[in-house]
Order: sequence, then C-alpha cells, then structure tokens
Amino acid sequence: MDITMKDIAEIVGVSESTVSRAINNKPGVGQKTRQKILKVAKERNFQPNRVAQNLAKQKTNVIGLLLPDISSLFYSDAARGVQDYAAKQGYQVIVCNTDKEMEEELNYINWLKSTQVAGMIFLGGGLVNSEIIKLGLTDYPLVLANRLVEEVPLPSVLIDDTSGSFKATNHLLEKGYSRIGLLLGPKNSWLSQNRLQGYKEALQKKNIEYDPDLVLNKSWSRKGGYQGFLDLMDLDESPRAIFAANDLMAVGVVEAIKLGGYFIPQDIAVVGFDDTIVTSVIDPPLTTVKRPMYELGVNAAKKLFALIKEEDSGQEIEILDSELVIREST
Amino acid sequence: MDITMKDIAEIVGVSESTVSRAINNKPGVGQKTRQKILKVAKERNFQPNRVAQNLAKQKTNVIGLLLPDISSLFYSDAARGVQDYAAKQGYQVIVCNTDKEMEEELNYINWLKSTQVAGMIFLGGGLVNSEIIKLGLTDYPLVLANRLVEEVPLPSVLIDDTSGSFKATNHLLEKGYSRIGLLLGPKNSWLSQNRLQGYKEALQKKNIEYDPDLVLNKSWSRKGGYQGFLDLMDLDESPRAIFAANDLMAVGVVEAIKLGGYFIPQDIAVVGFDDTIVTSVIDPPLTTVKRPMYELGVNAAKKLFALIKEEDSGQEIEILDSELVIREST
DNA sequence: AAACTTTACTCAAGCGCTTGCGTAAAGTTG
DNA sequence: CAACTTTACGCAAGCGCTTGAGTAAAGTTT
Repeated sequence: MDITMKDIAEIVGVSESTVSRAINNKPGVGQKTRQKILKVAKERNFQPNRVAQNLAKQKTNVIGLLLPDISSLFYSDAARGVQDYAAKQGYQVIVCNTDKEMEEELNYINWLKSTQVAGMIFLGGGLVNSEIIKLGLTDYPLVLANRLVEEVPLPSVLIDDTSGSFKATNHLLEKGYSRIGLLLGPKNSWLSQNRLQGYKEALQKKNIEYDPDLVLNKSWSRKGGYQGFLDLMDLDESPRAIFAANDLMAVGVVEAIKLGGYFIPQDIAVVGFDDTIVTSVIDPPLTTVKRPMYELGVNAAKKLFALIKEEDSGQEIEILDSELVIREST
Repeated sequence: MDITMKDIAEIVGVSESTVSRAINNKPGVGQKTRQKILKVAKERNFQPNRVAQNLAKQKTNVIGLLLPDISSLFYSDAARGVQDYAAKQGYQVIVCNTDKEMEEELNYINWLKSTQVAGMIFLGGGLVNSEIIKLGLTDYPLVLANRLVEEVPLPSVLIDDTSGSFKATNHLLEKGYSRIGLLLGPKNSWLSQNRLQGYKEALQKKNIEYDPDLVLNKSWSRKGGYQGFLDLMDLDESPRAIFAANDLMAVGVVEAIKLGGYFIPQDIAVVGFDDTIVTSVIDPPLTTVKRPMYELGVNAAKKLFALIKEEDSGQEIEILDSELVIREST
C-alpha cells in the first residue's frame, strides 16, 4: 500500500540514495532530479517509514515521559507541556503511568530504552537518583521534574514549593493571624517537608515562635483535611487560620468548618495549595498557591532537548516560582 | 554500550538466528543452548532493539491516540484507560493533542502512519468518517471513541449520552418538576443534540409537552451557565428545576442561584452532567450524570486490539451506559 | 585545452533483528 | 541397522532507510 523510496527511485529512474537525499533536503542532487522526485513523492503521498529511518539513523524521534498518573490533574497539565514542546521539535512522547510503583517504573525504563527513545523525563515520585545512576541512565538524556534533588545531582526542573508555602503562610501572618494551623500529608513525604520548611521560614521572619502542636500530618485527602481540622479545634488554643498544604485537604477543611457552623473567612481563614479547579468552585473560593505545572512540563522538555542536542543546558537545576492566588477565604 | 544479539551470539558461540529464537521462546533451539543464551542475556541485561525488531517484523507495538487535549479532565481519564489496556498487551501509546484543529489532526495521522503504529484510536471531535475513509485509513486498525456515528460506520465505542440525559430529566420529573430548564452548549454540537434528545424523550414518556422556551443554547462554561440561569429567570413562568448539560455550566447556575438569594434544592433544583470533581465539592453537591470515561478508553483499546489481532470484533458499535449520581441538589 | 575543482549521481554496506530454507546430527522405528 | 522422522542449528536474505566512498560528467581556472 504505502510507497517506499525504492518505488520512487524506480519511477523516477534514479537510485534510492538520490531519492533519500532529495527528500531530506540534502545536497548532492540536481535541481531537475530533485523536483521530479519531490513531485512523485507528493503525488503518491510518500511518508518515510520512521522505523527504518530510526534504525538507520540510530535514533528515534520519540521521548519517554514517566509519571505517576496521567489522569491526575497536575500531571496531565505538565504532560501537555512536554508534549507541546516536543511536538514543536518534531518529537512524540510516550507516556508511562507508574502509579508510583517502583517495579512498573523499572519496567517502563527498560521498555523505553529498548524502544531507543531519544530521552526521558521523570516527572514526580519514584526512583532515587543513585538508583537511576546504577541503571546506567546517566549517559542518557534524562531530566527530572518535580522531584527531590539529592546528593547526586541530575538535570532537574522543579517548582519552588518552599517559597509557595512561605507566601501562603506569610499572607496569613500579614492578615494578622499569628497562630496558623498547618495540615500536611505524610511526614516522610518530600512535599510535606518542603511546605513545613516554608511555613517555618515565614514564622521566623516575623519572629513568631514555631508551635509544633499546630502542625498535623494527615493524608493528602478530603478526609485528611476534615480530620485535621477537628484535631486542630481540639487544641487548647485553636488557630483561627488554617493552611492546608493541598487542595483536597482544604476542601475537607472547608466542609468541616461549615459543618461546625463557622464562617469563612470571618471565623476561620483557609488557604489551600495547588489552585486546581475545585478551589475556585468551592464556596467561598479559596486562596491557594498555584504551581505552574504546564510550564514545568515545557521547561523540562526544553532542558531535555538541550541535552539531546548536546547544547549543554548550562545550569543543571532550574527552579520555577509558585504564585499566591488570593481569593475570598482569607 | 547496549549489547546486541550479535554480541550474544559471539559470546555463546552460536549464530544470531539461534539467539533470536532462544530469546523469543521459539522452537528450534536445544535446551542447553537456550539456557546458555538466556543466561548471557540476563547477565548483560540484554534489551532487544525494538526499532530493529519492528522493522523486521513490519509492525510496531505502539498505538496512536488522537484526542483534543490530554490535560482535560475527561480525556485524561479515557487516555489512562487505553494506556492501561494497551500496557497489558505489551503496547505503548502515543498521545496526540489535536485541540480539535483539523490540520493538526491530519498532521498527526500522517505522523502516526509513518511511525507504523499498529493502530489508532480517535477520541472525541475531529474528522468526519468520510474524510477518514478518504485518507485510506479504513484498511488500518482504527476505532472511534465518543464521537458521532455517521452514515459510514466505523468501529466505535460511545457513551449513551441520550439515555444519560433521559435519566437526569426523568429524575427531575419524578421529583415533581414538570417545567425543567435545559442549558445546552452550542446548537450544532453533537453533544447538545443528544442531550436535547434525551430530555425530549423523558418528557414524552410522561406526556409532558415540550416547551422550546425552556431550552437555551449557551457556551459550555461557567459563564454560559450563569447567563443561562438569568435568562431562564426572565421567562414569564420560570422553571424551578434546571438541567445543565455540563458540569461547568452547572457551577455557573449554582453561582447565579446563590447570588440571587435562592436556595438549592428548596427553591430550585439543579442537575449537572459529567460528575467531575467539582460537582462533589460544590455546595450543595450536585446530582449529575456520570460518564464512564475510563471504561470508554479501556473498551476502545479492547476493540482496537481485537482488530489488530484480526479477531473481528463482532459488533461494530458498542455503547456504554451513563449513570445518574444523585446528590443533594435535587 | 590541459589541469583542476565541483557537482550529480550510484554502489554497497550497514542499522539489529526475523525467518524460510537447507543440512547435518540425533532420535525413532520395525 | 537401514530407512525414516525429528531436532538443532547456520545461512542468507530481507525489512526501508542512511551515508561514506567512488566515479563520471560538468564547470572553472590559467
């Protein structure tokens, strides 16, 4: 069905190599011959067989993107970012959902390697750098996005979570709240740690003492937020402002507050984190920290292509700023 | 760096073909030889070069997925469905964001063809079937998901929108509302038409006359919903129940209702469509119609692989049911 | 116009794997 | 143990494209 270079060569009466050079705009082909070849190619809607092309060139125009779950709000935004940038470069991306399972991740990495992808982006959770290095992936174009930077540095682009948390906390402090409840996810989570860090920094800057009782580790869920709020209310001196380090938790907090008969922000102020659609829909709309996920994807891709093209990407680690979105909950 | 079959052949002292057969579990290799080969392969972490494999086999283990936008809530769910099913079959998927641009779509189709994908899934909007056929895609494994079925039938899987709309309308009717405002998207949209159809059917079944004044075409957005509500309230006899044919519109309606000082559902009942996270977060939680997007993806993939493996997928068109999720807004 | 350079093209090898065919060795049968 | 079948392998072509080296023809220089 599909026409090949060989076919074109026969039709025009030249060799296959000439056809190749003509179609790829390479020198070494006369005007008339080139024209004839291109004409036939167009007429027959010739599409080069990429598989053969890739084999011959020893490189593909595909990159791999490892992420926990494409159907999650954040990741799909970021994925779109890398796809858009890759498309501009004439590359396609293969998305692999790891569900944060180490084994899946390893499988996919092997799969991608054997597919001869031109490079990979690891977005979010997973293998630690030392393991990546063990896999011999370092001499392979690879960039990490939105994950912890470790001892062994690898090209990365991240979002400055800590400063986002700082901004949110600071915002509440400036509103006059000095006791701020902080609801985090699991203690060992990198995100929790960063956000705690930003919280502490904001307090410190205002010379307010850090009170560990105000900081609770729950699950990153509505229920976590709900529970967290109740626990905070049980304190002797309960806070009148709450910073939930994730939007879902914030939703849980809002629900609990309403059920308790309190009003937002009059009785209790709430800040979320992530600026997903829910924060704008909930009543009242929530102040949150917006992380530029799409840009994260774009920049990760940008960095990857710099590596692929061996323009050393200069700076190894790039940090994107997050932004405070102020709404009615504070 | 990477080891090839040729290398293994040399190490073990056999021919390349024997290595190939051993690694692919094909007959024609002795026990001991096979063992030796596999051992070396494992030791050196041999990964077959898929590009070469694909070229030789004249087929790839990649499928293409065309959709408007991966970062949209629905599509990413569906995409995950096809990815999951494809992964089980040992296939990867390349996602192409068309943004509903015809030209992008055509470009991607050509790209996918030249990449020699094993098949494609077109999810949501885009080319009409007759154009697809013109592209010579019919003798190519292809399934359509969630798009209008036309004169020329192509293997498809869809969600029964009409019955979802029927259920929602019927639910309101059973609650005793006989005048139900219907907020649709643009008139020429397939979705609008289906949902109108379901609405009409529900009325008919209860012998209630259809009043075109109650049906408004707005944009599929919050603003559309907001506007729509206001327009409905301007009617001589304004409805006390509103069916917004999309969740975002429903959100707009809720906002307008609250601003107007009415209560939901006491004053006005609201039903949305789509069961995205917003409907469960908004106050009050909305009754909506849930479309099984993930299953849509899975089933589309299932059908595609049936085609790829040439087990004729029996029935050409498969229809998935949508489900009414009843919450507090009705 | 001889000596040079440039241009246009062909040849053939190669990318890493698969697979049909051929053949020698091993196993089976009466 | 001769005649047969089966098994285990190697050979070589082929998948469709790229690319360096080679060569004949055309163009340029003095």
